Amino acid sequence: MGLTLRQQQILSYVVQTYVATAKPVSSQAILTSGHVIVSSATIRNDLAALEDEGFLTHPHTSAGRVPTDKGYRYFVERLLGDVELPPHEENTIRHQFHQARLEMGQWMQLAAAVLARSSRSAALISAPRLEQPRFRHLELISTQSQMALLVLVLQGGTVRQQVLALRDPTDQSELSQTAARLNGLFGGADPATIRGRLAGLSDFELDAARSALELMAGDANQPSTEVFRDGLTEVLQEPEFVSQSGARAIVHALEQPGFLQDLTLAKVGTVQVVIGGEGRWHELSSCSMVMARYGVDGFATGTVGVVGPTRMPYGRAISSVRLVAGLMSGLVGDIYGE
Amino acid sequence: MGLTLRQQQILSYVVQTYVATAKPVSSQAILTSGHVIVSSATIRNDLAALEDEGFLTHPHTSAGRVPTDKGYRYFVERLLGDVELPPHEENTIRHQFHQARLEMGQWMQLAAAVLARSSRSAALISAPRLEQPRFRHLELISTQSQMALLVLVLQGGTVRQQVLALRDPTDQSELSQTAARLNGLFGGADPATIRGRLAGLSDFELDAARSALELMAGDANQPSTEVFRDGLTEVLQEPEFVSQSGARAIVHALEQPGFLQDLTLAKVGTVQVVIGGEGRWHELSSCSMVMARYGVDGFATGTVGVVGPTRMPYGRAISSVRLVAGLMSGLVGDIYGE
DNA sequence: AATTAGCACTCGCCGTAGGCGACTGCTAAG
DNA sequence: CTTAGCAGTCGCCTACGGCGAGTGCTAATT
Repeated sequence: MGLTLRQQQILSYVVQTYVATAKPVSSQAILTSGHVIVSSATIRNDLAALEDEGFLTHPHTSAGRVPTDKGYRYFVERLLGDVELPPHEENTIRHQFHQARLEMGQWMQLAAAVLARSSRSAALISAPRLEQPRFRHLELISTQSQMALLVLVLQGGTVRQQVLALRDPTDQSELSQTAARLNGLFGGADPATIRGRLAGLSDFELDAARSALELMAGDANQPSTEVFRDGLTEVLQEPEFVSQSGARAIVHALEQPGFLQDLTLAKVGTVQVVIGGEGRWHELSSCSMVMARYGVDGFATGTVGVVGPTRMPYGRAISSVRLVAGLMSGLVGDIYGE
Repeated sequence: MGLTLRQQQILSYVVQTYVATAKPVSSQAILTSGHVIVSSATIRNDLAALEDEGFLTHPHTSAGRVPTDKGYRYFVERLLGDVELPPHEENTIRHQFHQARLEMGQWMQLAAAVLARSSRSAALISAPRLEQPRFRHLELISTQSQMALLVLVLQGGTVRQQVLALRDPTDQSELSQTAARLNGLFGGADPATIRGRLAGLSDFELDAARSALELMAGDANQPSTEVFRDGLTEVLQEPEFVSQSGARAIVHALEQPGFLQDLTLAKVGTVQVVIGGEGRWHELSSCSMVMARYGVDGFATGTVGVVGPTRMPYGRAISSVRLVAGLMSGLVGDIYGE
């Protein structure tokens, strides 16, 4: 049942070589690589055994071996040590982050770009979302006589805005008064508390308060529309995607708005690897994902990850994702306080 | 020099048929379509003439005709009447817009989705940008003792935020005082006016004011990072993109951040068609773009458009873009006031 | 029992060849 | 200016055969 040491070495070499070259790996190639010092016949026996166990397959009789999803998984879990990025590469990335202007949107875009390039896959990152939204401040801005813009700032600095249709014409000074009143009433409150304080408000104040609640709820529940992507180009040049339909799956996944949120992930700090869709996302059968949650647990978190072919440089991807998630966590800590 | 009426009809039919089928159009096909009532030999003569004029080409000797970029251009400018979307389709789109929650981000996402589906191409839309930013309100939110979040609301409701590193530990009440002071000083001012009022501020106030100015400038000059995209899937199934490298060009264009802004466009209201990159974007030689500016001229405008193969349903695309641009202009008018 | 050498066999890949069919271009007549 | 007719081009499909990479098996060896 368990693999011998040599079989593990062979599996490891097959995975790494196949990831690098995208060509089936032959016993001859393993022999000349010098990773094991036995004859090609012995290697073939081991390859056959690995195939029996389901770690490898054959595209056709006279071809080399290719890892299966199970093979990749074994590799990631058992054979892949703690790979670190080359130090200078890590430094470059850190440097880029410290140089960037201190704005969330730019950080996210940067993170996506850095990740895409470093992992050579498509990168996704969703904005950090407050797990426990708290009202901080709202503003009402008159735009037309019967229309106003509501800007809501949440604890931590998340900003949401929405247009409000007014029942009666209302001028700016009146709006400002209303805003001041609501600010006084709701400052620092969570949605439940706000709901408890709705009594006694005028119709208009009630409208505004309801909109604010709606925006707060939206922030907690709805998939964030703020998902930054990058690196589609990188991944589309992979050989498995030049031929038609495989590309569609991955592009479709990236366009799906709620995609990232569906992955219920572990705590901040762990990196999760999903290989070949793992049954649950069967459109992604030839894709793998490496994802992590970043931010501050229980307070504000977002998701960051990469999507690529199953034939993905897992070592690089995992360490890149871990690094970027760590950096983003730091930033979230800075912005939102700890 | 000028084309005869029959040649125009033939060119029109070739363009439309090729757009629909992606296959070269033969004289036989034109004959049996019944659009012209002459023999196939006559049609061949006209096809040859159209080819001499540069409106059509031949992939090879024994193949039908395919429009050139010049042919598409002639078709769009001279032969394509004012195409309207089927009324029920237009109604569906209008309906979707009126149903959506009144939030800018959602509108943009919706616009991109609607456009992608309706035009069967990839859609891009950039957030409206104030052409003349004016300060409205800022807030300073304490996060850590030496760090604060600056939230800036511009006239019209655009919101920008940035982290501010503080020289000395500062608590929230102090921050609020500073914010109140700056709000009083700068309310309604444009960048130039603000610069004129910097004298006499404390170091810390100066820092905050400078950041605010930077954010205002960024809003006016930098390419908006807020570009919503949709419909890559649609366009990647087109036959010209299943074979590798063509897809890269279009994906790359869509990932380019400042891409939309580079197109210096006419006023709000006109729809611009760029066919085959038109020399300027030579990576996009096999792509066309249909773009329009939306918003309120001289105040706040954004760009909306679709990108697809030159073999694009121009009629549909133009009317879809025009419709969506019109709707978005209405929304910008509502939000920003007129 | 594990390893190795040797060999037959499989099968994808590639270049060649031939036939079919879709179109065109041209010429000569109406 | 239009048309009928016909020769000629060229892409596409299929069939064929040889090459070579790589396996699987068997029997011998350690």
